[in-house]
Amino acid sequence: MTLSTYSKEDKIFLAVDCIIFGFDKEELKILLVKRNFEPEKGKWSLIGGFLKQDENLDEAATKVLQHLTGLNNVYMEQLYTFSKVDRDPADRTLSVAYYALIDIAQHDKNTLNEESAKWFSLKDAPTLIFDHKRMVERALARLRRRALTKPIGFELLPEKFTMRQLQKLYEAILDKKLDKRNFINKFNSLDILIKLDEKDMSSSKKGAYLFQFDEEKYNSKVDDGFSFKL
Amino acid sequence: MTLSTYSKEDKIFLAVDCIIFGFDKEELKILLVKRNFEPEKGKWSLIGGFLKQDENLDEAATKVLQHLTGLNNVYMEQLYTFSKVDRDPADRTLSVAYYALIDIAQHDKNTLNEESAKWFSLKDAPTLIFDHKRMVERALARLRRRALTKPIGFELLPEKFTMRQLQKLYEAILDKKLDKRNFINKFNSLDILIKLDEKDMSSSKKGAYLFQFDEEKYNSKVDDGFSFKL
DNA sequence: TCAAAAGTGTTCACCGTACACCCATGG
DNA sequence: CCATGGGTGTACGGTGAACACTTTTGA
Repeated sequence: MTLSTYSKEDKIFLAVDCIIFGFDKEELKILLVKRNFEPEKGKWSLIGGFLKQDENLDEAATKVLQHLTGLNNVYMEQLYTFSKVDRDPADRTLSVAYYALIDIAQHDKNTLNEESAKWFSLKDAPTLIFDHKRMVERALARLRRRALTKPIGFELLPEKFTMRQLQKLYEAILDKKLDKRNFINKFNSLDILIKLDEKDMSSSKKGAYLFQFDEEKYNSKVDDGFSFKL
Repeated sequence: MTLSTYSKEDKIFLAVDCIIFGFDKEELKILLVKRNFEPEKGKWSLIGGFLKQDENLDEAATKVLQHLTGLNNVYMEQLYTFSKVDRDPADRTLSVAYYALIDIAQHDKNTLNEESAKWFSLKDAPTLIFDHKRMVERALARLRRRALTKPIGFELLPEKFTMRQLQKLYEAILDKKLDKRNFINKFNSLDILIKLDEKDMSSSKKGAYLFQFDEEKYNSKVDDGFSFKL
């Protein structure tokens, strides 16, 4: 126990939990693990870890995610800190929730650390431990809002994608049907996509043009006062 | 030291810091205190406190605010958790920032606990300790966003207010001039204000009608799918 | 009578939304 | 040759933004 300026104050356990979103052709999914320690061992849970003295929250969250998925450079954002006194029955623990967006295909390559992890579609996810359900709900709400004002959807797609995939993604995030022409017109007017000469032939006989997010162009437009609005 | 399931994990100090906004006729202000303990004793700071084992964050924040201002039932929202390892030079401490909106006039009545607290306009606030400046910036950004989508502005005004006051408030929050007629038309079309038969005579010879936020009406409209958009 | 703030409508440009048909190709 | 998904443009209504004059009354 350190002798500190604040020595009469309480110290508390701090966990970091990650809501990991992926997109699988039609559906938004989250990655869950079977918890392998007490309490609630064997139940489905978000992945998490404890914060160490010598790391900040972003680092801890990155570590948790890297450990499970093997992925680096993942889009990640702090969400909210959950602090109900009895949220963890084992001991007083606060949890800072983060959400992350990953390309499910990238992850499937690294099946390595998949241990007891599994993708669930949002609709039929199992009951989660503690307050993890509320975390997921909040993450989803944040994702919806962000998706309308920042071009973060691309984080969930492969580098090259068709307009149809992009539309399906937004439909999944916003949980509503969108009009094909309006969607494409809108995105074209934003002028942040590169249309490639390649086609994806996997989903139709005619083939669909592939696109890429033009991050440089986006950034320079932002510098000029542009702001993404879907 | 408790013997716990998590006994090999680290425990950490957790602070709560409050960004308290008020509105004074023309300007947005924040309430700051001269810190009366080390480190950084005598410097200007947000008000804060440490989280106890047996309370959650909302309770801790409410307590901090109640202690300084004597006010209860204040609009308050968790903002973000700051965790840079060396943010507090005295000891490793995370801080969960909250922001609060109060009616400055209400507070001025309770000059009681004003000890070393003082209102500063946002423009000429002094240098703050630690990462408190970043907290204020983030709070302001959040307030701006919220003010456009939730009727929280009223928290900063007396119960009865004139349209002009309301407009000045939004101008202060958004930091831009608004058109008088458009502003009033917009608010009227939302249909959530009660026009009183009273006039405020303090700012003109003609007098200006007073209004009140109709919270019940707002809530029932929300239940019917209405959403506030400025 | 005049200065100072209150109150009040209309017009126009742009954006969001609805909507239907032809194209290319593999089987 | 046909079934399947891909690709494309227009018309309308509604909302946001610009804009100026009259009213009231205390000094």
